[in-house]
Amino acid sequence: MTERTSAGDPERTLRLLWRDTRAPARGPRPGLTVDGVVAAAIELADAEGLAAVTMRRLARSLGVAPMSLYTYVPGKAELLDLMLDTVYARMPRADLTGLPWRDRVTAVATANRELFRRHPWAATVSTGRPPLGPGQMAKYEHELTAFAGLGLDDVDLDAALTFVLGFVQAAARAEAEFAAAGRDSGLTDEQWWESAQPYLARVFDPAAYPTAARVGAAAGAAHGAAYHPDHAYEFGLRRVLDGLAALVSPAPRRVP
Amino acid sequence: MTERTSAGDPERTLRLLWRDTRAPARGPRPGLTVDGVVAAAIELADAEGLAAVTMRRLARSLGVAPMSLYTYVPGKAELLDLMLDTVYARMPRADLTGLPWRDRVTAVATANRELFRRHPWAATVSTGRPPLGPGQMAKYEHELTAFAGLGLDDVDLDAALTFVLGFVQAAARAEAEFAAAGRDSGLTDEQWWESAQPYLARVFDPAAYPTAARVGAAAGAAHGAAYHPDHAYEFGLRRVLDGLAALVSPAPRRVP
DNA sequence: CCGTACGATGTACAGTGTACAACGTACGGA
DNA sequence: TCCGTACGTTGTACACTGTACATCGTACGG
Repeated sequence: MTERTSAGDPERTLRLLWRDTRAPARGPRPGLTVDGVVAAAIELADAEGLAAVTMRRLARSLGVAPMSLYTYVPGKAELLDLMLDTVYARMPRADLTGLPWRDRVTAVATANRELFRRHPWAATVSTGRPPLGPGQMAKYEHELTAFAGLGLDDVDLDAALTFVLGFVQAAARAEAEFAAAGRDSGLTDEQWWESAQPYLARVFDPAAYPTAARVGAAAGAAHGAAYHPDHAYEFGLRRVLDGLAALVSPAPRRVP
Repeated sequence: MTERTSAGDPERTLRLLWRDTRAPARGPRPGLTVDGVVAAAIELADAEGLAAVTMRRLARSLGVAPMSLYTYVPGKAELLDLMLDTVYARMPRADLTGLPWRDRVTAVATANRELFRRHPWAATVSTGRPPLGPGQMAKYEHELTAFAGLGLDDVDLDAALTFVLGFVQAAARAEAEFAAAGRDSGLTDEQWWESAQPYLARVFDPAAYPTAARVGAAAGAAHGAAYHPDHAYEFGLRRVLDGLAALVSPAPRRVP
């Protein structure tokens, strides 16, 4: 199943996200709650990855039959929306006022990076249409303050935030995929590389790709691996901040 | 199934990528070729998305039984590697020598953007471990030349390219997910928004999220949609180039 | 005290990747 | 020339997914 938010009926999903649900008047007492189901799903995803969150598995962890979940959640698509909006809502939002803008933007990036470290699956969910819940709204409201007072118009303000968040998510996705590749293949990066190396040495002609051979070897040696998530993130964040700096102070030289 | 490259046996996958396969001495003539299978899979993915590439569907499009595919390809994981390395190999690689570095980097970004426009599925494949085939190698070798002569050491050179490619892939992913959300839900972005709007107006309090309400409205009005892929790409690419500029010329003010 | 709203669940279905065994073909060696 | 065998092809089967549907039992409103 494709993991994507906002794939269900829009109004029904919104009602759930904003917890606009009234208790039933008649009939047996519900044995679970929406929050309980969502919390269990998040725990399961944190521990074993989003692929482990199947309706059967989740039901088992809650001690009910699989179909019981459909009493609380219309389907898996809506469950994903709820999971994502919930972890958004839980993010700490430290006050950013008074800090220089680079520190403010760095704080936003760091908070998102930590979100994705705690919940790697969150980086891999497709948010072509974001879950319009209270968590998402609070997150957006807070993160916009990092770009306040820089002279950006509202359109650029939104674009700048999208740019920063896109970078952090891409870095987190790369890291999550890198880690998942190791987990699922049962081979560490080293083992994988070692089992590919002998054959690659036979078919790969360094003379045909001289720069690739040199740079690839240097990067691999520097990081002890083909890919180093922390280095990619820190290098990238510096570039992102420098790139925004040109937007923030667009006229460095003025005729006096 | 999780879509990920390099999920199969490393040596066997490499042998396939480098087409190190000898024709069988005895037995019936093969009715298909590896290249034919891969080309059909790419066509199918281009036309109907990666989700449409199932072994049964692909076999049907080739006029064979599903299990016949396993004669040519060890499994779906290896098929994905082959698909990706093949579209990499097909990318045009215009000579970049003589251009200013911003134009060179822009050309690399544009070439990747066009790859992802032609093959949107390629942006969504997880490349935690890249397919180490001839296409990938040629691509890497060529793209590194965009950063040559800028005074970067090899480690920064690799990091800079990774940064640019990461940005383009993230933008393409966002665009592909955005488009897929529209396709699969059967609702255009406008229809989705309109069906969410009435309810959202009831629960969303603009006074509680004043900046979000203002900026969101401005961005939505400017683009005629909640998300505008082209704008995000062009805005982002400018920031990426400016961010690299600080790395390329690190000492703008020198004591004379 | 009963009708009914509603939670819980067992079964079933269409779909996935692919393991396995059976079958048929066409060539190398005798 | 002819057979053994390497190898392409395929039908069946299995474990797994999300979830539609019908059924059953519960507990409250009138």
